[in-house]
Amino acid sequence: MAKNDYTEQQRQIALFAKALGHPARVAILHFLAAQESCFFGDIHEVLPITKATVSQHLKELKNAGLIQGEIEAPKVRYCINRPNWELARSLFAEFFSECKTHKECCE
Amino acid sequence: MAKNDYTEQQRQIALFAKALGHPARVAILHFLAAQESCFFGDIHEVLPITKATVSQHLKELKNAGLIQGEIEAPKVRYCINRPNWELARSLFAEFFSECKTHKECCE
DNA sequence: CAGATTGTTCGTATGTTTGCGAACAATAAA
DNA sequence: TTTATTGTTCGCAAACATACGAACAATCTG
Repeated sequence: MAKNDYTEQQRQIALFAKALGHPARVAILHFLAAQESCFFGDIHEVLPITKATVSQHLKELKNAGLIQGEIEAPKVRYCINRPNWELARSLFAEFFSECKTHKECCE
Repeated sequence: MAKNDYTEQQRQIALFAKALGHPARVAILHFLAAQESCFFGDIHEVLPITKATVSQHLKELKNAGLIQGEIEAPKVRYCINRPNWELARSLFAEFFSECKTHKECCE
């Protein structure tokens, strides 16, 4: 057991991944990425959960930096946070890119 | 609030993402992907947690289908599950590929 | 101002995750 | 057979996640 901690990159990947770790949040991001932007109500409409829970999931995605929202009274407009979306994409792409594991290993 | 459930793809992404949602598991996968294969002890050595916890994380990664292990007495050899690794890579790549959100949105 | 609309926050209940030490199992070596 | 090595499993505690209804806040409309 080493004393080494995790790298910043590993932490960041884990953070993004955690945000993606629930189907509702995957669905929200998928829905948002398909549009220029949309309101809370539109998101709520396509999900099988109550508005309180939707709001909570949106909060988590916001905390993870993957989305952002702004009040457009009396509604709230949400959209993808592009810079972090790009960051996440590249981190995951890089993470999955290299795999030296033998094809014959562990059969 | 719709009655629609989540799609299989959304569930699968969430499953993989959940497995990646902890820095220790990210570190394990990163370590494994960099080698042809390795033993439990080698993994344990680079992590700041006890063997019991390492074993638990490996179990989760195995359940998610991202790794596999085989006994090579008295050790246990672990390695990446290539087919699912590829699946995860393509799912994440596809997921992050499209984002129609305006750059000017929500500023 | 009163009421409707739109989301967020609060309180609560239930279940899951993370982590540890201790006990256990299986094999290898003396 | 005894002892050492290597991991897994068990039992527990603390923390976190998920979901809901109810209460709340902020804005618009009549």
